[in-house]
Amino acid sequence: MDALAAIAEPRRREILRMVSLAELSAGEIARRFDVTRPAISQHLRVLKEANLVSERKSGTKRLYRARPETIAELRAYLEDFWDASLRSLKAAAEQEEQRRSRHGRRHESH
Amino acid sequence: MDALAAIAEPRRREILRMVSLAELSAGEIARRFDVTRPAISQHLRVLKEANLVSERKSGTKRLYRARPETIAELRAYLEDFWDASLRSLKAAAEQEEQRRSRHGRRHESH
DNA sequence: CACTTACGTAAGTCTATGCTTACGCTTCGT
DNA sequence: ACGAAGCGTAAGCATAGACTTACGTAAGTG
Repeated sequence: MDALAAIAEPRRREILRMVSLAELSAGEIARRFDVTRPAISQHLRVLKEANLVSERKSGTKRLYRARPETIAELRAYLEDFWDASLRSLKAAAEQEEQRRSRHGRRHESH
Repeated sequence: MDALAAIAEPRRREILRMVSLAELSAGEIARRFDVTRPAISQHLRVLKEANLVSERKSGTKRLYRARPETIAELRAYLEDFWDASLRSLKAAAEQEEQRRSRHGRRHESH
């Protein structure tokens, strides 16, 4: 999941939030940060390559918008990840609980 | 969310999966990868600092296990993120749809 | 008390990355 | 046709980060 790495960057998460609320140009986004416009352009490229945003040309501007499909995909991927992890942990905990109570053994003697 | 950056690393995601299934030592984990043990130790430190795994000493070994609480927190944080993004996108799309149909305007003329 | 096992950590290397400045390309207004 | 507006990209820089090898340390084993 390349989109995960893209979103791990705090600035890019913020940008993704912004282009979820409204279609924005690179300049408009850059004005809301204290970094230069090229830096934002590069973040937008990363997001675009991860298919997290789409680009639309309108005159001299380029408008960006979040892509719900990819966001939903990433969400589903992580949902599976959490599910598997938490389910495994729960199962392991229950097994140990059973093993401890089955024979009245003092736990943790190495 | 520091845990997000920790999980963005594929190898660390894999490690987290492993210590969800069972409590493992650093050496046991390292044997399942083709990287050296110190590399795994360093990954484990990152995961530990993000509170994603807990450490328990047992003899000369140190056993690692995933921490469900932090996993659940990260999951909730991202769930909010997805929700907010997707809700915003849906609302924006509906508004545009309405604006387009209200007056029979040809769309996209700049 | 050696010796082995199982580690973490320090130091160095190489690559990735987030940023800046400089530049070039479209597109619009006049 | 010309200048300005709005961008993306290239090049360079500094920092972070994923490795490696080398070393030091704590806990069992004879």
